[in-house]
Amino acid sequence: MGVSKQQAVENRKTIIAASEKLFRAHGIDGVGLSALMKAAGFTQGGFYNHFESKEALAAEVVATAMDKSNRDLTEAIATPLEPGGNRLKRQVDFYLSGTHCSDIEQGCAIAGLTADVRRLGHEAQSHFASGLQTMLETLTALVAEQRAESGDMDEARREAIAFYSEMVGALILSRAVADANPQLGEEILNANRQMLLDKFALEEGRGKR
Amino acid sequence: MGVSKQQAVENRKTIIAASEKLFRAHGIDGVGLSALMKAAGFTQGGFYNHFESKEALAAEVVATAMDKSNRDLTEAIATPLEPGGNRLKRQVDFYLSGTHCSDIEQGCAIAGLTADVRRLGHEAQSHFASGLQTMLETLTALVAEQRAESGDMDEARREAIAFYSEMVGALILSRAVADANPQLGEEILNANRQMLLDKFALEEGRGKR
DNA sequence: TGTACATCAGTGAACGCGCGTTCACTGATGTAC
DNA sequence: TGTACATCAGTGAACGCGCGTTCACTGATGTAC
Repeated sequence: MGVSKQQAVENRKTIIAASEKLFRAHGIDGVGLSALMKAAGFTQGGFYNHFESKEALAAEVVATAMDKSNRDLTEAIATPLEPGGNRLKRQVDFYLSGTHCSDIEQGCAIAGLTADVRRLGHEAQSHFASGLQTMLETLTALVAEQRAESGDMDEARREAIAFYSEMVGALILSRAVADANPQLGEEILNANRQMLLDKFALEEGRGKR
Repeated sequence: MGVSKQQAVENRKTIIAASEKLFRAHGIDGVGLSALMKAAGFTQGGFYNHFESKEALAAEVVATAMDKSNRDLTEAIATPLEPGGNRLKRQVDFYLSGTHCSDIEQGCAIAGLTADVRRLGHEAQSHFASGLQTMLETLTALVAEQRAESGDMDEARREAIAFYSEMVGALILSRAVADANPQLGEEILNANRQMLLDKFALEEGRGKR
């Protein structure tokens, strides 16, 4: 006790980071403040020095997670391609990988939080919505780059929305089924991967059609 | 008190039906037994005459909801088309409608429950997985019918999986954003609808491409 | 068919428990002079 | 620069509350004879 202002700001970030993982794994109703604070390395009582309520924390967690997701995507896009590579393909391969599917705590914040966001307060919902907008804008640019020949941006945006919806749906369905029927879980990832790569004319080595 | 066996079976169904609606709307952790029983028209204490635990109820709710979803789909497919209609288009138009999006309590059980299923017990997960399998089989047949010329069933299944993933993802994203940014919510539904109809060569009146 | 008894769905109160939140207290950090 | 005091992040115990679950009780239904 007795902690510098700088340290307090750090601690606050630690609480948010720990909460994000636990919220994703167990849902927001599925984990109590005492567990959140303990995971961050503190005792329960200190919570209200940092946040007004659990709901306020949830809103901040959503905001932080969306920002990070968007930063990660931008960074991934900026990372140089290996020879013969393609940014869109790289993104699909990552997103629909078994690794990403099983790593709920770390992976895509949007897929990890979407279903819960509906039940959160207005602030959390609005952070989510604007984070999703940003993500769709980035993806629209990526799709437009791929579809270089036809310069229709409205069409690129529609394609980006469909692209992202499919990936999120695939990830969520695959995760829902991963324990009870892992084979089906993998099939969902693979089928979507192949369909998306086909759609954007990014044949896999053993591709078809 | 004092109730015929037949009536007891009815009452049990009533509890399951009421629970499904509340679970979808508020999540399974978001609603207590007292609220569930009250919604079904009973008092809290009677719960354990019908179910071993809340988790057991959840498993039954999932099973019932999946069965109903599958019956609804089969029935929808069997319903005669209006002249010039198309089964796949009719399904897309329904699934990605604003009505379906806002009606979480009644609409597609899979989209309404997927995210929560991950956190339920093994029994619920396995009911979900086998329900999803059935749905994918039905959809595969529907896609194969549409793709009459090319008889590749593996490809039809992959298309069905991608088709369904996209619809579920679109619905979930749209719902997550519906309150904070209704315009974005509608855009997500519309973009996916148009992309799917294009993909299956089911031009809308004002279609493009 | 009528009577006596067992069953068991439903009631409503109670259980311990963990939840979100509040509080009095501590003591290093930060500030005023 | 040194001293006196205010601040406030962190502690740990406590609060009321609603949760999932248990229980004793009721009385119409169902069964045995």
